[in-house]
Amino acid sequence: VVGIEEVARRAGVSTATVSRALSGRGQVSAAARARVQAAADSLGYVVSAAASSLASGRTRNVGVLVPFLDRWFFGTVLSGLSSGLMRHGYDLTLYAVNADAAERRAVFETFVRRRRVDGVIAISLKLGDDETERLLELGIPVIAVGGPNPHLTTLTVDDHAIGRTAAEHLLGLGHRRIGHVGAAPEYDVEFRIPTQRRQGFEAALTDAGAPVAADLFAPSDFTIAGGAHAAARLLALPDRPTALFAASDEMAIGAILAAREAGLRVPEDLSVIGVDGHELGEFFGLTTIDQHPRRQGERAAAAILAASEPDASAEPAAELPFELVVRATTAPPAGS
Amino acid sequence: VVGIEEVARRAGVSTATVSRALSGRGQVSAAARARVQAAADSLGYVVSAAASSLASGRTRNVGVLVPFLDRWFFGTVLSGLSSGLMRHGYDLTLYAVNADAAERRAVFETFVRRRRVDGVIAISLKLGDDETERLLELGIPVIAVGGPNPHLTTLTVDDHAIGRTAAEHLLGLGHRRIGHVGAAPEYDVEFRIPTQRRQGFEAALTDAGAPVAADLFAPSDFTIAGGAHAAARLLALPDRPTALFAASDEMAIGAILAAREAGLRVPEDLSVIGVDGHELGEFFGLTTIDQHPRRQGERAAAAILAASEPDASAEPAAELPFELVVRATTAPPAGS
DNA sequence: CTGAAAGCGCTTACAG
DNA sequence: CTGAAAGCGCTTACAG
Repeated sequence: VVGIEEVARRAGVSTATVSRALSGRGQVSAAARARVQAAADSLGYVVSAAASSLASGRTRNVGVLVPFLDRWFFGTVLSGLSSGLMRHGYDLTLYAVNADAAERRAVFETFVRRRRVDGVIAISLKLGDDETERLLELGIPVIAVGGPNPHLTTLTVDDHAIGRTAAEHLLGLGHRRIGHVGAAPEYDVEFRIPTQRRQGFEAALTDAGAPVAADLFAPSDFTIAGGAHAAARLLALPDRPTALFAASDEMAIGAILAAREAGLRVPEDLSVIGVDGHELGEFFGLTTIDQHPRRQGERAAAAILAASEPDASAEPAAELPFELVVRATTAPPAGS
Repeated sequence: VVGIEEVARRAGVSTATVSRALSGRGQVSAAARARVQAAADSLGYVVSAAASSLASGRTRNVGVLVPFLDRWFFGTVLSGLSSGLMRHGYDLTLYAVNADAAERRAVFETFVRRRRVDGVIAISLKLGDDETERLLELGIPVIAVGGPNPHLTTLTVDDHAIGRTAAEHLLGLGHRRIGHVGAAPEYDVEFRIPTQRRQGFEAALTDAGAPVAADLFAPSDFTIAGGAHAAARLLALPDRPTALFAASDEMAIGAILAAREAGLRVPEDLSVIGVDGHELGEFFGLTTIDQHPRRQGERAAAAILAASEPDASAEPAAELPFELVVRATTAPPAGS
């Protein structure tokens, strides 16, 4: 492999000048810069990450913590993150923070502390105080995406407003008896997000004088199968709801399938609205609140880069956009 | 942050001994080892990745190349990979190789050449000869998962056998007119996999004297929506097939939905079999050929670690297991 | 089994 | 704008 020495020799300059020319830091004459670039290109020289990091203290790498790798939402955020980082020449080192306590500890006590990264992005993770503390001790920028975290810079959608928007859409269509498929408390460990969506949803119902009954809430995991089971329970109610708000699109799709299974037509007999902007939503004609997950990843990348560069200027806006997308699964209730 | 110097001082040994004790390389007395460990623990010392890499040439990091981050299959392989690597103290640096030619070039010409990783795993990527060459030049182990690659060590299922197994299952039930939802040529850029599945499938049909008609093949992308559209086309045929083999579970699920849409019962009017072992398969009662994607990731992790360690002994078996899982979407055809 | 010291391949004050 | 040289924080022959 070719080193900086060789590039310097070929370009007829010192290694210091090569370093400056290639990194863009410090003054280099246009002529020298051109010769260095040409030499580097022809030799296929790429700066060694380890040597550069050790000497400069910058790694050009960011650590990303995710709770799940096999769910569409996280994969989509991750792909936005990856492309946002790559565009700026940054690498992405991935840490799956799973339920296993020992492995989880290892991530915070060891993996993340190897000084391999210039910044950390935690996606939809509910961090313990000690974990937050470990991250902050790193002395590098830390950004949490999704879910409020009082101790960290946070990039998040207003989940309360999402819940409210969903409720208001259904109320506006004339629905009064509206069920909710949300997270079971056990599944809320990773997020506080579903709880907020539920609260926003219920606040809107209350404001409108619509019922917020315990039996209209069906807890579930965040999968299609879970959503289907939860929805089936609500649809079996003697006085079944005319509309359902699911806290994710996958659960909403499950609800649609459950409705079909129960012989109900969507939206004639049952309206369904979800949250996320899942790619499958279009196929099902699902009305949803799109939170643009890919863009969330891109925004997170931009935010961590801004925080990492010394010339960090504009504090990135902390609020992420969402958008009601009305398709074919919501309509006025049958009687109206 | 605490460095090796401080640990050495506290343990009353040289930094050389600290390094040896912590890394497990070289001889260290039990007593010294214990003192070093205690000192390191109490100080919360973690070896600097950059310094260690630069000095030793080992990074304890592996690079993973994936074509998609937002698809279940890749996310699942990735999670197996992540846990397999983490268990051995390795980091995982992720490179999304997307369709954009310039970005793709950058991955092979720059990102992967920073000497940040000890090995590379390429998942279901159809690599150009030049790309393969770039990877090989790195002088580190490279493993391809999925899809045969004559130039690389490959970990792969026998996709031809998968196609044959699917066909034989349907033939065994008495089906003769069997449709196939597979990859459109355009979508085969990333894989050669679907083509092999199709060939195995067709070979079995031919062996059994069943028809292999061009109009029984519906090309598609690998999504539920795509599978549904492709299946709908086959089901609209005047002489429609009694069974469908989809090259992925997501397409198979799409086919099930399309059948319902067309007023056909599964499996009474149409049998459907997929490939993957997708988590949604259980919900739909889908008969499938499970290729254990999570285990593929774990196997790939084990293989790259084995190849990286100098004491690499057992060459890992190159063939990945698959398994026919019969559930409720396949049955004998109506007439039989 | 242990330590002193060279060296890994860069970056960056410092002096010019 | 440029170069000589120190230094980043480890690891590993080498000598004992």
